[in-house]
Amino acid sequence: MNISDAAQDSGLPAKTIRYYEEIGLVQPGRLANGYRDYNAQDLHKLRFLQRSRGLGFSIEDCRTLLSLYEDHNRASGDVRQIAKAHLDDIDRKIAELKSLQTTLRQLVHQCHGDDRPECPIIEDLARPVS
Amino acid sequence: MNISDAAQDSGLPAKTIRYYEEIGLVQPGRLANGYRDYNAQDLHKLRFLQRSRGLGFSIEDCRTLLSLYEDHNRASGDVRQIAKAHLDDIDRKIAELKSLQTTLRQLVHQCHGDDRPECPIIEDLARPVS
DNA sequence: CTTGACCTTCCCGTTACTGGAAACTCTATG
DNA sequence: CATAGAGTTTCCAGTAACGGGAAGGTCAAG
Repeated sequence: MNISDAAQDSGLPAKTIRYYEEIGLVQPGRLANGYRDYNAQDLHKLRFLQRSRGLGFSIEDCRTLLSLYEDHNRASGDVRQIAKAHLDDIDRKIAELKSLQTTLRQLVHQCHGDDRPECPIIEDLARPVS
Repeated sequence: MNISDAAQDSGLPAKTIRYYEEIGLVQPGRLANGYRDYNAQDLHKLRFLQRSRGLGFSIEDCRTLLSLYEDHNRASGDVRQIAKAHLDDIDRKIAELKSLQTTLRQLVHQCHGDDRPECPIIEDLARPVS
């Protein structure tokens, strides 16, 4: 199966699939003409990567998850640990963003947003460092 | 005032301050020896940038905000529009992260996380593309 | 045989810095 | 006055995860 079909099947752009090969995630065979040739296992991996990346795992996490996926003697604890760390990371990011959201909402709310120069937003940004 | 004092005053690393100069955000004068020399206006701008970046505005947004900050004939509507767009962006990011959070929480919850290979997380990642 | 749709590699650009090297300047101390 | 250490300068490379685009080879249809 060539790269555009693999892209179709996995939901990943061909560019991304080539990149994954470059960094050693999925290395398909080659046909005589030099074209990449994806077999069933390659396609499984690509789908796995599409899903893992879609859940926000880093490429390095994906690399580890992929090796655990292929290791039938894996310990589920290893998988869980990675997922838990990622979840904690997401929790932290949400908390940060919510904090920004609260501040920005207030500022946007306070600003008239008209033709006049008076602006609570600018005033906040320009406030002395606390 | 030299760069390390400006860093101290603004809360920005000296490296970052040099970078801001390189991209044309804050361009201080120079002393005879070539050292950067920050005046009061430069310091105001650096503090403004530290605060804007802290609220998650992009560098390009910061550039625009900085010019509005210095434009005493600005329309507060212009400022508000930038802040509102950024807020909308944050809202979207929070929604995305919350969705991931929900999925990951379930998966982490379902996984025993022991020495056995059975793992709902891996199974989910390996599921056929819907 | 040509055209158009593939495929290949290669290199640059993205965001907002951070780390580090080599070299210069300043200040304090002996 | 010499020197050591701290601070400064510029420049270059690397980060994460691709995306865009160029130059050129390949394949199938008409």
